Amino acid sequence: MTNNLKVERAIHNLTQADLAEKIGVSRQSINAMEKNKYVPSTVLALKIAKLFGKSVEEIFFLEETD
Amino acid sequence: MTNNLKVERAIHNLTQADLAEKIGVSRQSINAMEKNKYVPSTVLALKIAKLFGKSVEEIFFLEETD
DNA sequence: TCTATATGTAAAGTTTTCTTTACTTTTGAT
DNA sequence: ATCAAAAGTAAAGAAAACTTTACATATAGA
Repeated sequence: MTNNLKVERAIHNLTQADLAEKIGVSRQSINAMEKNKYVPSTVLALKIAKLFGKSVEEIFFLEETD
Repeated sequence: MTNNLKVERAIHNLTQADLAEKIGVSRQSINAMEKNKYVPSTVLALKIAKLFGKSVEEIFFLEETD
């Protein structure tokens, strides 16, 4: 799975720390998500999508390997 | 978080075992998801939404406590 | 009623998510 | 060039996801 987090953060002018605080995770978790180090939970995906005013599918993308 | 899985399965006439097989998890995982025993990963949510032809938001719902 | 299929649940174990702390590197403004 | 903020990364540990096995219950049809 990949994602658009970096772009969405840029659009909304948020740092990793800002986003982390808004959705209630650590900054390192956001960094790891952006770097595709791990797959976030559906609760996090829903929170992020809601914050950015988009659907989960517009931010997180399945890959062949998933 | 809650979800619509049971309804969507009914619409598509799938057993828990069927759904489990289609998205590549154990039947018990599907059962636990339906019973809100745990929060699935975003990959699973995307796969389930795709299978049912709906968005993640139409199947999984944030709650106050999330 | 008997039987098969579907669902619920539990316990133990593995894997992955996510946190905390802490340090390094990059980037941008002055 | 310097300084501060932002991003990258790593390691150890806690918490949660997910598996396997196994058994109990429910449901529906023959």
